[in-house]
Amino acid sequence: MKKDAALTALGALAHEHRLGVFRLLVQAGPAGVPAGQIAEKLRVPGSSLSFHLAHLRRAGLISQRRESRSLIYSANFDAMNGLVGFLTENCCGGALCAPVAAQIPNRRKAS
Amino acid sequence: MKKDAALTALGALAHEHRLGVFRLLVQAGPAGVPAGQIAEKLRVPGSSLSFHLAHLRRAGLISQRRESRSLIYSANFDAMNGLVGFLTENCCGGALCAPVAAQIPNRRKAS
DNA sequence: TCTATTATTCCAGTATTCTCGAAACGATAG
DNA sequence: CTATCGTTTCGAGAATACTGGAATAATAGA
Repeated sequence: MKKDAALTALGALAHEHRLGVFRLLVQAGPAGVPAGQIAEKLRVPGSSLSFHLAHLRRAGLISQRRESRSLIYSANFDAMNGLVGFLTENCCGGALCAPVAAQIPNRRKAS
Repeated sequence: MKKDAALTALGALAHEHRLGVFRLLVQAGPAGVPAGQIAEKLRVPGSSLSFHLAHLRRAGLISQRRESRSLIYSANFDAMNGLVGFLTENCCGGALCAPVAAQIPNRRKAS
C-alpha cells in the first residue's frame, strides 16, 4: 500500500462511527450486513450512515453489493491487510512492531 | 489498546504532515529529531509543525525531551505497537490479517 | 543584561468535515 | 402502474481542523 492510500484509509477509520461500522463488518465476515441493519445496530440516522459508508467505500475499506432491495456492505480484508502492512513497514521501524503486538502464538514467518 | 486510544491514534496519523513526521521519527529511532530539523526536512512552517507535533503528542505517538535549546521529538514505538495490535485484533477478523498480507495464498480462516 | 537561537502559543481567517431532515431514487411485489 | 421498502443524495447549518504570521518563552553565550 502506498502512502496516499494509507492516508486515505487512516482518515476513513479515524471516526467513531466509521470505525464502529468497520468493526461490525469485520465481525460479520464476507456475508456482510445491509445498511439498514448497520444503522439500527449503531444507532445512526440513515443519511449520516450513508455518508460514512461512502467514505469507507471511497477509501477502499468496504464493498457494496445489492441483494434485492438491500445494499449489503462487507469489509475489504485485503485493504486492511495493506494498511497494517504499511504501518508495520513504514511506521514501526521494520518488522519488529506488529509481532510484539498481541498474543499471536508462533505461526510467524521467520523473515 | 482501547477503542478510544486507537481512534485518537488513527486521527493523529490521518494527516499528510503528521504521517510524514511520524515516519521521519521512526526512521530516526530513539535518538529523535529536533523540531527545527523536522520543519526544514518536511518544509512546514514552524507554527504549523508545532500544531501537528502537539497533536501527535496528545495521541501518545511521540515524545518530547529538551536538550539545551532544542526540543527533540522521538517516536513512541509502544504506541504504534498498540495501534497495530488493535487493528489486527479488532479489524482483521483475528490474527490472520497481517501475516496473510503478501505471500500466503489461501490460508483463509477455517471456521 | 543584551542578543541570538530555538521553538511554542496566540489569533484570525479559511477550509473541511459532520449531521440529519426532506426529497429523490431504484428495486420489487401486486 | 402504483405502492412500498430500503437506501441514497441534497442542502444548509454547526462543529472542527488547518494554516501561518506575529508575539512570547526558554536557553545560552558574551
